[in-house]
Amino acid sequence: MQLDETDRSILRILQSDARTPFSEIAREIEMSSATVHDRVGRLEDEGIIEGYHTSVDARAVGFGTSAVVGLRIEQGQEDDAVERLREIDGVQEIHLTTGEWDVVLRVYAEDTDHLRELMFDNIARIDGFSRSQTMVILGSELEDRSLPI
Amino acid sequence: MQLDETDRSILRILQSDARTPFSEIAREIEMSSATVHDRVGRLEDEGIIEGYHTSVDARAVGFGTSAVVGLRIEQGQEDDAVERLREIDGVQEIHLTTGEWDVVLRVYAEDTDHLRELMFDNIARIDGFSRSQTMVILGSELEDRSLPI
DNA sequence: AGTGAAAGGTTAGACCA
DNA sequence: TGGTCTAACCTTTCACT
Repeated sequence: MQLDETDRSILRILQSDARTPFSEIAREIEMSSATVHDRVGRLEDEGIIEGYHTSVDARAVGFGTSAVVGLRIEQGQEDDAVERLREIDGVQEIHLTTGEWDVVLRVYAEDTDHLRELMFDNIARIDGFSRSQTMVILGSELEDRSLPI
Repeated sequence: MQLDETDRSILRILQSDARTPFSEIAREIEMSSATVHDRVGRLEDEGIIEGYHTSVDARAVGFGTSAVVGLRIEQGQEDDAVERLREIDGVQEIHLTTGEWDVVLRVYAEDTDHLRELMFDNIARIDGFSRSQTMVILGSELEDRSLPI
């Protein structure tokens, strides 16, 4: 599906603030709010808008530790391994990649003890697992996530 | 600051749908919408709510390629390097890490050509850069980002 | 595909327990 | 803190273009 400049403007605004009222978007892009309403509905229906999320300070809710984890999985066992990984609380992203690792995860843990538990008791025990590398995040300089639409 | 169960419930609901009307949150947690309004305002003021974002299908807006990039930066040059990285369009996350890499990036590009350009013309030319590894994301099995509050 | 208008719902702010 | 009230504002639908 082809996006026009109006769709892109709406996406740009919603990306930076998902709670922007349609009436305000309408003002900014100089269209009626009924139009904005229709377009947003269409973008949702077509799956171009995947969802509206609130980013919460991980530390404030008890997740002070985060890591990027690279995993090697034996050939043919990737699908099963991904299923196991999905079930682990704290595993927030699972990416299948080329290069040194087959799977790259983003993991949130309460503290380093909890992270160790996740790694040794949950992740390292997965069938097909052969080796891993944990890169503890000391700080995030950018965690923007908005696309340059 | 200490979060009580009401705050956590509000965060849980907003995390899964940032556009949920306060009146509906109020119904779900059995409080008045004025209370929800006050609490959300406080959570925003205290920085516990960091923002409301819309996730947009990257492919639909022309970013079909994504990668995780590990970088080695010579000691003492990390801060300058991070500043340069920030300025690069397509670099969506910058994490300082322990382990094999000093910096881990999440990068979005239009296609593999664009990714190569980002890597060779932008990232590899940064002062202090010593080596990198690019893990192209073939698919994301989970890209949840919501915390188990 | 876009609009204006109107009904109904939501929010912000002042004030009370 | 939490609640009530209210005016201003926002969303949604629909007939019309």
